[in-house]
Amino acid sequence: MANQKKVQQNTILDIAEALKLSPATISRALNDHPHVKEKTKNDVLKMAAQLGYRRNNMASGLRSNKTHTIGLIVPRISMFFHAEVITTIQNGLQKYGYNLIICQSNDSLDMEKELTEILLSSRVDGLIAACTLGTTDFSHFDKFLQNGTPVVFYDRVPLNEQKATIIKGDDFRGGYIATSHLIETGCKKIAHISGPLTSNLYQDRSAGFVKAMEQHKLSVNENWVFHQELTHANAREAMRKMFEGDVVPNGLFTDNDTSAIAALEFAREKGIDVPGELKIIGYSNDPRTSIITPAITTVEQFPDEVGKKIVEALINSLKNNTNITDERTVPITIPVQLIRRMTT
Amino acid sequence: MANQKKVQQNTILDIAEALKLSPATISRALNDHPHVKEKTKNDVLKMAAQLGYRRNNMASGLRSNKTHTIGLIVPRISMFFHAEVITTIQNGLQKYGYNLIICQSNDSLDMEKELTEILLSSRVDGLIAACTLGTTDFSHFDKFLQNGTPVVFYDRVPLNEQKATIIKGDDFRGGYIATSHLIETGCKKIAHISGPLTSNLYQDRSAGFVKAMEQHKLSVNENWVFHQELTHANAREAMRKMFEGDVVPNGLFTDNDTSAIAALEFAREKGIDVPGELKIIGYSNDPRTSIITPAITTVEQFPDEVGKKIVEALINSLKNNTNITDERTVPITIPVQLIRRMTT
DNA sequence: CAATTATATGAAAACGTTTTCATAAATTCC
DNA sequence: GGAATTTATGAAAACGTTTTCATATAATTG
Repeated sequence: MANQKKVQQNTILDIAEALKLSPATISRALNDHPHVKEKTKNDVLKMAAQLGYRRNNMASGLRSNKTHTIGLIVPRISMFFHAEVITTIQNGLQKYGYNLIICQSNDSLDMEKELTEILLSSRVDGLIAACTLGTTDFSHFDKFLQNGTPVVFYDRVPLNEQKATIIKGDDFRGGYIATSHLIETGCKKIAHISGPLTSNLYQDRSAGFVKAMEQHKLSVNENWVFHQELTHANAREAMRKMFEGDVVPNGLFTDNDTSAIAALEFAREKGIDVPGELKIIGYSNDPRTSIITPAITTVEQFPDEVGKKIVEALINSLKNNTNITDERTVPITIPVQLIRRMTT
Repeated sequence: MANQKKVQQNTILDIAEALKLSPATISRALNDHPHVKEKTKNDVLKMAAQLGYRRNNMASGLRSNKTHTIGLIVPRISMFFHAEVITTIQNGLQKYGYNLIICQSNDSLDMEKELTEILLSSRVDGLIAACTLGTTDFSHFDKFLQNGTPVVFYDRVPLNEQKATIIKGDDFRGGYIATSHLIETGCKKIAHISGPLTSNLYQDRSAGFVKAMEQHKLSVNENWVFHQELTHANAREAMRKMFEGDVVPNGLFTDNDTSAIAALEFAREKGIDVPGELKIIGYSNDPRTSIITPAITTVEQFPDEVGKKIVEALINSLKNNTNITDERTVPITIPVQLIRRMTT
């Protein structure tokens, strides 16, 4: 038979007993309360270490109404951009003593809703969310704001409304500089593989695309504009459609790097010379873009900066409790940058 | 001035009052306790929904000593293998009603130790850990086992000891098949860029390498064996050293894909023909290996399988509480598979 | 129909902290 | 040197559940 004796965790009462003090004093000492003698604090800290005491966060959280935990909802952690952002967020929050519960919506709205419920039950002190592409109604986040829990949206954010903090890349500019770059390198017949217009991301990038085209007096060929889930397969299919026609594009802007890679592979197979016959530019500066041959020109989003801003904004809201105000918050925009490589 | 009125969360008492029932009954109804009338359950559920009730996990956890939360410690979530494993774990655990707190050690032992403290304070119901490369002493995990919290190690695992569940790839076989493959495709002068021998991973892969060499009566050139952190820069440096000599290797086995990519890029720059003059095989089947030209032969570790086994083992331990036994647990080994591409 | 058992509910304690309120001891002030 | 203030501590309530124990009602049994 196994020895099932479980070691009980020591509590504040054990320390109190050992030192002949009251639990109240122990609690204060551990929290560095000013009304505790230095000597007492030292005694308590020493005894706590000796007994291997560790605070029970549940008891503490229940009483003080603070969990020191932040919830994070993200479509998928394996997406390069998100992985980077998360890493920055986590390292940042840790410095302030906050834990992070990372949840993946798998880009499903239902899952996203369920996750808000779970995080609400966990009584997180704050929430960070990059929404699903299909999230147009953001009301499932209202509950957080209603009870004073700060919310920070990033990447895929609510379009107008909301009292939450909004941090986004400069997608309009991203679309604009990408398209302008294609034009400046000589393309006149430009295609755009974009994501669903339900998301602000692709609305903005598309607007940037159109703006650049207009500015250079180029017309947009609607048969060369795609709004679809940005998968490898979808991008291939789009390429197939475009290149079975008589007139084919000589420039392509894709709203993510996976699509750019798929397009490049398609071109390679069909013997279309890149960048000679077709120039390609992607979005996100995924590590794969610099490794593929030819390396793909893309738009850098600075996930690190995004992560830092998120932490900064959140810590601020947590401290000042300034989240709930009547003023509409102005979105914080992170600049983007063109990374020129071999496909343009 | 902002309207600071915060909406209070409704509690079980609010439901009780609304239905003229006792809190005890409400609790039982919500937890689907058998001794509650169907009608009562329905009433309670309906009222709970109407009041927007959500359980306070802290109160619940404090009383019942269950957090429904699992801790996960991982070197870095942005590593492809880990990102995949985590995704599988998270989706798996969610089905059983468990949350996941994901923590990154950044491959720092101190951080890893700190994280165990944090997760201990959070009173997680279970722990999953992929350790740091430098973790040779695993005693900071003892505290979990001592109080009956199941622990599952994967990838980088303790070598002998421990009452925890251990899930690992078949690294010996991985090293063996990779090396054998190089030999079978004609290499006789084979180099090995490996990780620090403090980790079981690289011990095993190295042993597999040596075994294959011995079996084919090939001698290992110690100048071509590296044990170092598996970074891009280190791999380049190793390549430089090897290829400044008169005799150069014609086969290279690297213990991760980043090193294989670095080696391939080095070869490209120096005009070394791959696979003609040098054959390369990596490890992990990182997406980049299939995208680079020539695509790199590598060893698939099936992160999905690993994730599934982890969930399975953990849920089992949680249910049966069979974690603490006197028998030493036998490590669960996940098979590996050679993915042949263009570099061999 | 009384006795037993099953079913459904309530009262109250418990979980381990934090925090309010009260109070004792030490210090400062006039 | 007594009053006022500051400093340090303790008692007890509170946080929102779950769970034990007790009990009332309904169903079943002989």
